Order: sequence, then C-alpha cells, then structure tokens
Amino acid sequence: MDLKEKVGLRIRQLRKEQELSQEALGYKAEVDRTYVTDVENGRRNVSVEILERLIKALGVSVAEFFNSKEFKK
Amino acid sequence: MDLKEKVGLRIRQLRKEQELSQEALGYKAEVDRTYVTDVENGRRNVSVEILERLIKALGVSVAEFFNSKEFKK
DNA sequence: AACTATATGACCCTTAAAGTCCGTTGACTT
DNA sequence: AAGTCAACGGACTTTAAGGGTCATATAGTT
Repeated sequence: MDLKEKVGLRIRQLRKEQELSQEALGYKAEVDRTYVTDVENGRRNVSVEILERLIKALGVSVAEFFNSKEFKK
Repeated sequence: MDLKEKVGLRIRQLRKEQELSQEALGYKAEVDRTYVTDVENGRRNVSVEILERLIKALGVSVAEFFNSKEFKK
C-alpha cells in the first residue's frame, strides 16, 4: 500500500469521526466532492496544498494527521 | 508559512543531518537535483508520491517526518 | 591570479498528470 | 417515492514533473 492510499484511508477515518459527508468535507476544504471520493479511494496523487486544505478541514494538525499506525514504517 | 514551505525546510534539515548533497538526495529519490532545490525552497507543490520517495530516501518514516515542531499547529 | 570541482539557486520550457465540473447510477434510509 | 450518500465516467482546464541552461559561491590546486 502506497502513501496516497494510506492518506485516503486516514482522511476517510477522520471524516467519519466528524460525521461529515464527502460533499461537506469538500465544501470545507474547497475541493470538488468527486475529488474527495477519489482521494479517499487512493486514486489521486494529492499535492501538499490540497492535502493541507483537507487536513485543516478535518480539524487536526499535520503532525496529528500522520501520527497514525499506518504511517509508522 | 504554508505546508509546502514547511516540508521544504524539514527535507533540508533531514538532508543536512544525513550529510547528503541535494544531488545525492535527488539520486536516491529519483528526482532531478534542481527539483530538490525547488522543493527545499518551497517553490514546488509536491505530490504525495514524490514526497514519499523523498522521505524514504531520507531514511525516516512518514510519521517521523511530520513529527516535528512546525507541523504541530 | 587563474583553474577545477562541488554545491546550490534561479530561470525557462514541454508534457504528463493534477484538479474541476458536469452528469448518472446504485445502495440505503425515512 | 423522495432524499442522502458514495462511486464512477467523460471532458475540460490548470499545474506538477522533469529536465535544460546559466549564474553564483566556496574551497582547494597549480
């Protein structure tokens, strides 16, 4: 599993915790709803600018976002 | 300071610790040395695929990479 | 002082891919 | 049946990826 897949799973995990729909997250992060779908399913090679917006919209710091089992080796 | 600038500084920090030149890091990560220059100076909006290669080349986990002061809020 | 080598920075340019936006469809819920 | 949510497709626009070139700085060499 590569990084973009892990990122997608982590985003989905945090989004569910917040009880947000993909569309609601997309709105907060100012990205298209279909784009959120693709990112969560590991089909998008996101840039750090977009990633930053998504992480902010999820209400966590970048360090917290990556402080998760799948990113530790 | 946005995320891509923070990422650039962190890469530079870790590269210096390893005593690698930009060219040597570029070689390990399979990116052009001028690209490394641009990334470190915050001029490139890197994708997670490239970021993953750079982080691997620096010999740290993704979690470690982002476990640094500048990424905590 | 002129020359070599190494390291970095700052442009410029092309093309492959990132990112946007319009749909539709299927599953599930009320 | 009407609404919500997620997945997916196609077409389009924008930008990252990658590489070229030249300039600068430092350090050692002859």
